[in-house]
Amino acid sequence: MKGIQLGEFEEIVLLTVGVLHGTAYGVAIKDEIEQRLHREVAIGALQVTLRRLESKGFLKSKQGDTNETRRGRPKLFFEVTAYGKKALEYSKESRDELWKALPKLVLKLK
Amino acid sequence: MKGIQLGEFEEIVLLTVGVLHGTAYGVAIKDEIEQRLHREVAIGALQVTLRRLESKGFLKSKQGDTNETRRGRPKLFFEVTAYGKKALEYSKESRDELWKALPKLVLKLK
DNA sequence: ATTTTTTTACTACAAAGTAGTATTTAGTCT
DNA sequence: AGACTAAATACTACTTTGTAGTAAAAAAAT
Repeated sequence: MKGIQLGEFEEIVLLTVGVLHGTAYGVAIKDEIEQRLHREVAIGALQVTLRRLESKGFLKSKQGDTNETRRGRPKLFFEVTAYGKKALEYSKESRDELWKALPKLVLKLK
Repeated sequence: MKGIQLGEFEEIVLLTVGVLHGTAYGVAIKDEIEQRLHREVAIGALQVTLRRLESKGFLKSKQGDTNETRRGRPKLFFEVTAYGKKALEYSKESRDELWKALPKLVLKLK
């Protein structure tokens, strides 16, 4: 997919980083998606997607506090970039436009 | 992507078939997407996507009137199935849920 | 020192997206 | 009739996204 378009899962991940503003790292994002969308997220799938979104400029990352007393690798926090916001807006507008045009008879929006 | 989830383009195509209710065939769908979303659609890409949506049960097709005086292959009209509607609703709800949760500060929805 | 927990990284494969070309069908033109 | 053109769908090959599984890192707990 070239350009600004986001894949299905990419969009969900990007939105969730926004929802968690400031506290978005791998595991938190996974949990948030699972809770809100009642859908299993494989952590590997998520990590790959985060990195892809970053390399395309939709996300930026920053390592968390390493003085934190906690096991595990340092957390990597993600944040939506201005370009990422643009991509989200584009995808929202595309869909809203089509839903608006949908004859009620055909797809009864409940 | 397993289950009911739709890819980005798949969703747009499925919605557009709904928008065109009754008159949705390849070229008409292409034109409709291009007009509404100001985005080029390669007809080959569209045909492949229509067939995939059909084979997954989101769309069904029916050959158009062959007595029509018109050149070209008979048109293939598409229609969204009940299962297709369910997929669209699922994807709308997922996104609406996340957009709703998005702190206004982070992503100013205009 | 070894184990356990929390987390990110890597790798390989499946599904979806895209473009280009081919084929079918039938009207139009000479 | 034969060649040409137009309107469609079909096929094929390739790229990008999605997913799962496994490995590795870091540091506390034992």
